[in-house]
Amino acid sequence: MSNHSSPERASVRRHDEVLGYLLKHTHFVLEERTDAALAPLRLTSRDLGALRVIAGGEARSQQDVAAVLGVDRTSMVALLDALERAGIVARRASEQDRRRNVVELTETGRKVFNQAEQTSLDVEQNFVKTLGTDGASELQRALRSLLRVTSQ
Amino acid sequence: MSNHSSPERASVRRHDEVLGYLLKHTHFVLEERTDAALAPLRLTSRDLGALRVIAGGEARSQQDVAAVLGVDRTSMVALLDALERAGIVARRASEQDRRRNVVELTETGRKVFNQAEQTSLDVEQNFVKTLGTDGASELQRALRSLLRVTSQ
DNA sequence: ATCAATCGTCAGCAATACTGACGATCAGCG
DNA sequence: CGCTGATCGTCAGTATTGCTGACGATTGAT
Repeated sequence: MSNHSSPERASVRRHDEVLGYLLKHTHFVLEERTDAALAPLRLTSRDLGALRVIAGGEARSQQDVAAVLGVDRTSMVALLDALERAGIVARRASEQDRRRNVVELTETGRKVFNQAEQTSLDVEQNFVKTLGTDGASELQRALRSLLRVTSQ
Repeated sequence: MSNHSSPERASVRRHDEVLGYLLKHTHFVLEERTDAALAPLRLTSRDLGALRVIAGGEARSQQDVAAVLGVDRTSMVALLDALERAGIVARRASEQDRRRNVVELTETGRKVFNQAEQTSLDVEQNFVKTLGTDGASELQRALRSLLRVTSQ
């Protein structure tokens, strides 16, 4: 009995057995800690994410940055406004395509970014230290693998 | 040279080497898929999260449910309003403490929940299938471990 | 009996995603 | 060269959600 249709297959999962719950709350705790550590620099983890992409080498348009981070391009405007006001990034029109803004770190921005990135790295390493070095890189490998499969 | 202070220790991480990025985007993709699969039932993954806690056995107050999910108690009001309007949950005043609402699944709600939970489980298992059974449970184990440490 | 605390609710505010528009610019095509 | 459609950054408007602060009802401790 009790195998007449799919609903009966499901057992009741505790909320901490659900991958979505685990991902969301783990991210939440890590972001909370990162934001706290970044507060003295007047940056959020959201800001740092943008700076990381901008610092990543080749010149990026606003839309590139937004797309990588999964932020809407209309939200990116205000985010960059604040960073520009703080003297951390600069916009200039692309020479290849003058519709685009190329976003770059200023000299000050580079320094702030280096500090922020080191802070973020410290928080992250402290966060995962109970997993051991192997466990931590194993976790990263697994997550990267999931993202790669889903976006190919 | 270049070891005069901490900023220089940081190397530039690609965004997909940052744990916060990986957690956030992995969660995002999984939630997107779950919401899509749940749409025919007129439920979101947010709703299902609440139902999971409510279905989890002992009678729960609204605040209990909200706290477990990390949802604000003021947002839980509207969430439960919708589920109650749909005939999926019922509120009744607790007999031990009449300030509290005990939230329970209705008979209909139990059926909808079973279907939704099975759907969610299917989506999740499909999502992690590239990791293999070991990899998937290893991932869950690691995330649970991080959450346990941070909340003890 | 009184008083502080808790619960569910509501109103108001801030942050963010999303839509749809706009001007400027580009690429493709004749 | 001049059109036409698409793209980029921007802005206005709307919806969702978290947070604060309040409130009435209720509880528990004194």
